[in-house]
Amino acid sequence: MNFDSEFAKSEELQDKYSEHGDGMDDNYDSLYQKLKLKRKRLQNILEGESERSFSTKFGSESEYGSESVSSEQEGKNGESGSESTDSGYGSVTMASRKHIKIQNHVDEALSDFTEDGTEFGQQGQILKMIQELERVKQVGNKKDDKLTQQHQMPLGFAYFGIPPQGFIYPQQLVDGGGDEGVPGNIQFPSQAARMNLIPLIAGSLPSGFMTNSSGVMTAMFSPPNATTSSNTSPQPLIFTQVPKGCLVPSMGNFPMTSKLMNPGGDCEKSPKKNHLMSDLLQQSHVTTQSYQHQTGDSEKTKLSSKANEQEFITHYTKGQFEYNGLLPSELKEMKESSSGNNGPSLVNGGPEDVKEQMVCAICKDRATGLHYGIITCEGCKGFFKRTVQNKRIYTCVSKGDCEINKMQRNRCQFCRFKKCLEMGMVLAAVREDRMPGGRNSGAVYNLYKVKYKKHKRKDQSIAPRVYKEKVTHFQVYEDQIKIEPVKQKKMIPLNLTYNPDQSVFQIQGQETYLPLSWSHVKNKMGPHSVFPQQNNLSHATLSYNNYDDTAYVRECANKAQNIEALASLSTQSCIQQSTEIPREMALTGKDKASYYQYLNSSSSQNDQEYGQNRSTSQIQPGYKCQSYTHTKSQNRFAVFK
Amino acid sequence: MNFDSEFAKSEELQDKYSEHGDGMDDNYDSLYQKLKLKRKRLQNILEGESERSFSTKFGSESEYGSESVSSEQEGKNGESGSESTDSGYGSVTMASRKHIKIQNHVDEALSDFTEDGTEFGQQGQILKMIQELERVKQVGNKKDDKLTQQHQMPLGFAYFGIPPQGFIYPQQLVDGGGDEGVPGNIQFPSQAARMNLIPLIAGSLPSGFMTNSSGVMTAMFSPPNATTSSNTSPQPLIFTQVPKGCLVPSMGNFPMTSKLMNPGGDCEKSPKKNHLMSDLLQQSHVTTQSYQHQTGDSEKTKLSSKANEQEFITHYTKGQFEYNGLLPSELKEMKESSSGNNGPSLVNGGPEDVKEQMVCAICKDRATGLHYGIITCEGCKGFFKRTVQNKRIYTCVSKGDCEINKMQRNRCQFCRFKKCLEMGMVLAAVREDRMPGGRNSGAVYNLYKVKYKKHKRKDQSIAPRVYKEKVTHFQVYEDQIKIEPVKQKKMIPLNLTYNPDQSVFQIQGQETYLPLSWSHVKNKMGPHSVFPQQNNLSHATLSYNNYDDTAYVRECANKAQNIEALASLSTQSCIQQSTEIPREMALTGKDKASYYQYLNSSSSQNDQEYGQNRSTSQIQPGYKCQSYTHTKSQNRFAVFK
DNA sequence: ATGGGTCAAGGTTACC
DNA sequence: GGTAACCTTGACCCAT
Ligand SMILES: [Zn+2]
Ligand SMILES: [Zn+2]
Ligand SMILES: [Zn+2]
Ligand SMILES: [Zn+2]
Repeated sequence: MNFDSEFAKSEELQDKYSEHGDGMDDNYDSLYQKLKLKRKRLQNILEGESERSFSTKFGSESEYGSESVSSEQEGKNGESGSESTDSGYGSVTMASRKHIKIQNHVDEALSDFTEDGTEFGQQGQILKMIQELERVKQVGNKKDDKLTQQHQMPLGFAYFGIPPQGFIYPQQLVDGGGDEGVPGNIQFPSQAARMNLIPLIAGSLPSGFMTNSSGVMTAMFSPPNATTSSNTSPQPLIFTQVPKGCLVPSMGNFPMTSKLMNPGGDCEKSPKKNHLMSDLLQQSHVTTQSYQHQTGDSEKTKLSSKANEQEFITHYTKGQFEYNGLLPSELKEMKESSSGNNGPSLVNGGPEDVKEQMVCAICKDRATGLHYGIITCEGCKGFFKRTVQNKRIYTCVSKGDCEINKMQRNRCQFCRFKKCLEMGMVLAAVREDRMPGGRNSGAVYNLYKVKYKKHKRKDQSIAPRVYKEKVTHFQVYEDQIKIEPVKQKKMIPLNLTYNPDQSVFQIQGQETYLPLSWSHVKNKMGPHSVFPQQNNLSHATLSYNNYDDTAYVRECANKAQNIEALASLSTQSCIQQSTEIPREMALTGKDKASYYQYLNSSSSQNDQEYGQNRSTSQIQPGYKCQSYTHTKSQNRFAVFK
Repeated sequence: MNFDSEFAKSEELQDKYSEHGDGMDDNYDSLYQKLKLKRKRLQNILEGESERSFSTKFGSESEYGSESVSSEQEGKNGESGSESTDSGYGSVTMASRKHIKIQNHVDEALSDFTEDGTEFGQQGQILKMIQELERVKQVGNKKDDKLTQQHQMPLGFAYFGIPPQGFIYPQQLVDGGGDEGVPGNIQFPSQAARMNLIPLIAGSLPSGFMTNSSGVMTAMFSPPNATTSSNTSPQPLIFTQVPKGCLVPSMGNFPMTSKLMNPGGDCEKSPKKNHLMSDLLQQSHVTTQSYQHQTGDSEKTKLSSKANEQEFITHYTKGQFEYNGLLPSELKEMKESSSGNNGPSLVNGGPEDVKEQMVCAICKDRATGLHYGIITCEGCKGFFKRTVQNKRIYTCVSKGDCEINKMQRNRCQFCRFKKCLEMGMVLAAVREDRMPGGRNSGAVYNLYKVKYKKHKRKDQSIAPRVYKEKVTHFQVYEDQIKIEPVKQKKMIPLNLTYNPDQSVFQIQGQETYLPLSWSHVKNKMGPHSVFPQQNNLSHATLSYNNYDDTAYVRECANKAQNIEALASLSTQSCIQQSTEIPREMALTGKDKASYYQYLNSSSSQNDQEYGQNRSTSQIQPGYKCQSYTHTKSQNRFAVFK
């Protein structure tokens, strides 16, 4: 069905203006028409067409790369004139932004049009200047006005293959450049940058990245069957040739129309709508104002002391991470301030419905539960799902720090998704097979900040509130003995902080240390992890997000799971007895066998990966070794201080 | 996104309209807009609106009937033009089907618009025509084009109150019609059909059934507080007025769009996807092909002779029913063909894990055990539970024979549930009291096809393959002595064919007949049973689906279960000894007591229901009577030829 | 061992 | 075409 429109557009391409056009004359209208056509074509290329054909191909499972690659799909770039957009950028409305973008396209098209350097009238001069400017950029003197440009450049990010938990900023990509000569604004990262920053699936190394005038950064890939022998310059094959793992840019709708109204859903509750509108008017002119709001006083000064709310929080957080959302009482205050009595209130007195309220960690809307790792609303849940499912790419027209709340969440997809990841939403939780229902795998579930726990907690004083302050949690799987079949896996949560004084990792609140080096842990952290520099902090907060690294997790569990703090944290602890083993110990029986097995497996399996930690198997001076009952037939060891 | 194409198609309206164009003239745009609005409204009525509003009410448990019934929610129907869709229905793609559907809607709108030629402004004309058409439909003329409609109409079924094990096809409902004039495709069953085919709970007789143009069949009920005195014509109260005892239509998610494509993002397991995709392409043009597949050669030709697999099957089937699921070897073949090596396979070789594999009898997913009578996966278990618990109604947009496998099981709820019932899931196993626990009541457990039995079976040659070929099975349950609590019940499968020469039912392959009349058996068959006409066949194949008629089942068991063929069919036959009893026999001991007890119970319980068979208790001439050990303390008798 | 319950995955679709 | 409110689904849990 969509092919119709596509074919209709292709007819416009037919009468595309001939570049050798001799009779290009003073006919102004035809020039205008052709410019329009060209702009439309560019827009199609940049935004719409490719994804459509891509999805079509994917559905019918034709292999990509065999089709004819239209050679006209080259990357284009604008961002030439900077003064017009620089002033008062923070307060422009969406409508004017759209205008700007279109203007960019027009400029771009104009530059294309005059590429061969013929002049005709004033317009030709302007165009020629633009052309010259671009040529200068291509040759590569990067002293222009980098500063302002860096100010203006929208951010973009991409991931490929197995998605990392993080972003790649254009700066990162540009910084590494240089080893591959790329003209102008087709920005190549260095090989090292590519390998480090972007986890790539095998065989799909991008040949380059491109940022168009809208700030949409896309990756270019050579077709799989391309020999790459004839042309040394990489064939920029955008979108229509993008392999499966790549992101797809957003098509339409953003940020074209400024939608102040919340779309979607069916809201029958008119008073709620009123509330939204009033809220909207407060924050109408966006960005800088909201930034100020962000840096203001914390809104948790009146953290309620009700046991009710504490229970509400610990129900989801279990005291293992910091919950930034609104508290029920705060939400109630907001509601009371907005609208008093509303519609059909059939509720029979509600003091207990307060504890049912949750707020989204992203936008502070009413949350509906735990989604992809954190407590979010339906909107942010769906947004995250669509983004990952469709491998969408977003850009921010501002500085990448737009405030995300309920009213503004639809203004910047980039910042919304950024906040999603920053707050801890797990990409791997979006299933690739789209099978509904059920539960995610343990590897994914292990990444969740919040876990649903049945209401059966004996109230144990876990992790006093102090520990919540700055420590994100670190989830560890219990090691699992190969006894077939494995009936059940247990999980042990583990809070870690880095102690810079002793350069070891410390179980929070314990005197026990994990003998892991900083660099080791840092290497094992997912790219999304907030991993500060080693020397300029007192306590590092770690979050482990690389879901696929089960070996490392297992190793950590081996080292840490006999610590008593963990025993109190796990519901069904596997620790049944522990025996302190002196450093010059005499192992006997199964302890000895297990010890050697442990050393053996540690060296054989993890050597190349965790080679630098191999020394930990040797029980460093100052550390103690303890054995504990792992299964009926095997003991395990842990090293601590 | 589909609305776009629909709106694009609305341009066809302009062309069509111009054909009729009498005086409807130059004001083209407003007319066009009105047509669009009307089409949209019709679509809302037909598909979405009523369901959604109903669901809200149902969820909040407001009493029905008191609300205002919006008078516009009348049944609509398209399906006027039959030629375009009739040819090659089995091979049209979904896309074209959708086109057909849309075309129907368009035609509908057009026909509404142009049916009467009066002129008084376009809008007034449209509205008046709608009113008129609805009035006509209510009054009732039913002569349209029934035949083609029957071809196109999707199937639907409904049950009410205590659900039967069977389906009601629209044909059955239409065939019996006549006593109530119903216009168009608002199909009323006859009173007889309703009473015979549909077990209804008291006080909730539906006033009729309605099928809209999408093939969604719904039941109409009068409100409980309606006196039915004023209007003799039934008040069609659709959905929003359906009492609780009725089935509830599927709300949302199904089956508006036919999803032929596997809606999958990208799978890492490309070979598996390949398999699925090829599988999909095979069955892409669904219905008739899959039906062919069903009736084609059995896929058990390579029934492995390994004792392993035989053991696997008999472990659950105990030879008492035919297991249609995949065999372990077949499953392994599928797996091998799909994906060889994936991720961290820590498994130490598994020849013994084969016996742990079970496949769902419904969708061939990995089964988790015995659920509601058969071996199913968790999904089918939950689906069945939800369906019965919520009394859901489903419809099939195809012909009611959609293939159900793991990837396609969520495409057609109707066919999934149909397969659930056909494979033998027991509705009554879903408890009304919602009491969890593994053991159902004896009456329910008695219906199970499979029972879990500890691993002690002697290997016995069961069920010669001949019997499986063309005879659908007829499940008969052993009579059950009232000893509390009932620990275990045995089942005896019974293959029956009707012998028209002698007008009796015959045990397949035996000379033994059951002295049951055709009409009697037919009356006792579930409405889904394929019950051919008495006179035009040589051998009828019967399937018994009306689970609630335990009395009849018990009687049949009494009559048939000592027959040797049955003894060979059942693995744990209840027949341990049999003694031929002459017609003028002298009963002694417990035989005598049991005989009288049998006669007594037979006359007292079943007289009014099975009066015509009471004579069988008297041992007709030409038949023999045999006693057999039923329990330790009771014998039973059976009559055969 | 097999019921029922849970709740985060999924999809659908009116609305903008 | 994106959004989000609403619904279905199913892996995992508990209960009996
Ligand atoms: Zn949110
Ligand atoms: Zn932003
Ligand atoms: Zn299944
Ligand atoms: Zn179907």
